Amino acid sequence: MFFMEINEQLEILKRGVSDLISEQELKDKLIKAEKEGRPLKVKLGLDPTAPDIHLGHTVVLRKLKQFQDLGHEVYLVIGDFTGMIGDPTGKSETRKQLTEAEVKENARTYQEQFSKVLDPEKTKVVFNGDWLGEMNFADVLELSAYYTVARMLERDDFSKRYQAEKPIGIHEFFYPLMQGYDSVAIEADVELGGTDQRFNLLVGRNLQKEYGQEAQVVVMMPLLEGLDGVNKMSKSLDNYIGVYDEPADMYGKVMSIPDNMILRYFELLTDISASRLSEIKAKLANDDFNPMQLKKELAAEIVKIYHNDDAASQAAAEFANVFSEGNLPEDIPEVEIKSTDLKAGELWIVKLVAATGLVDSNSEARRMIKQGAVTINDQKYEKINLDLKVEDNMIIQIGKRRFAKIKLV
RNA sequence: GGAGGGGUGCCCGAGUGGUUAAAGGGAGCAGACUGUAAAUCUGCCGGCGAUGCCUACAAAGGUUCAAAUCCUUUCCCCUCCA
Repeated sequence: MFFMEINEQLEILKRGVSDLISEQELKDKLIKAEKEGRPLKVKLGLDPTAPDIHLGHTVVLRKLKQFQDLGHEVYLVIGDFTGMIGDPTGKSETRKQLTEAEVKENARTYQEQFSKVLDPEKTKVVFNGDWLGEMNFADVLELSAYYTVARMLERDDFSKRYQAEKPIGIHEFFYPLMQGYDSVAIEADVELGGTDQRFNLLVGRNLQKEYGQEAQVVVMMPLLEGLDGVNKMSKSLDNYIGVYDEPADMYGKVMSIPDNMILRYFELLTDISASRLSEIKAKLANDDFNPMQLKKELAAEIVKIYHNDDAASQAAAEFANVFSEGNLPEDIPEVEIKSTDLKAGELWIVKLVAATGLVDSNSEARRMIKQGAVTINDQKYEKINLDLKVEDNMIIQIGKRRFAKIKLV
């Protein structure tokens, strides 16, 4: 079942990892697994609040894939039950609770999406409502008695909120306990998570010991910064690359990351070899080298993973065409304008720009025009006192990357 | 249950009767420079065919010529006491 040397496995599994608790324990477990011919149970808890996975999530998923490729058993624990509380991790305030229907729907899309990275055939998906929902009050009391308020407050975000006089719901204390109990329920050997999950992951270790099990090994992956290069990638900050993003979009987004993120993205998001990685590192350290080259390579690599080779080269060509040469993109979204809205075939320029939906309001359209951001059919307009003859296939561009094509109906 | 403090625009945060669509910062957007990078400079940053009008400072009422600012009630948060 296992073809690789323990040390080789360990090397692979350690790559890109931010924290491993502990390496020795992982090694012991790998040895034991081999001896007993039993794969390790590797757990990842998923909070079904974000229905769209992005590259930030794939950092952990890819690590899971490595375990999977080495023959171990991956368990995705969908937090349908915990989702009704919402993980308070990193939040400065209480999250809204999701309804059961929302949680189920989100969980379903999750399963669909993780198969972009994991092998769905080899992945076990379980719902923590299956065991958490069965617990009675006495069980809950037993569970909660293993922890103290003081230990809960050790957690960074809880103590910050406490000090900042922000509310902490009692039920939020249960989140780490529940996630930890998930490890007890499935008898996890290893749990993966982002570094922000440290507390929750360690609770799992403690609880397993309390319930008479061997403590799980904890593997923490770094949190990937988003397109701004500063904040972690997230949908709410709109600094993410979604696994379902169109090739051109995906490529473009990668090109917009700050240079100092290039190496990190290569390391955490692609399969390139360790030797190529050190070459890249060397090039980036050289001041005379233009990092844009590497960024293009990175962008193409990523598009290849989530689409294919053709899509990657097309996206590269499109990018060069639009941004390096300033031409119009191949596909410009069409916007319908009713001819009945026109006066003598004309429309006030502000309304025309607003009608594209590329801006939120007439006022914003007005601002954009005044700021010289608006180009219509290759001509720049900066005055708002103007009615324009509206024609089919008119091209309206706002800024560098917003385009619309008019379709008269 | 009692006493006190607090809720301002996407976020942080000033403002305690008029000159406030609300200082300052951050984020964001646009322009210049570029490599859709960084840094920097400039402008914008509630809505409306717009030198004005409307909506906004937790919610609803009220006082006033005039309220984010004063009063009442409600909701929410925090602290201390029980």
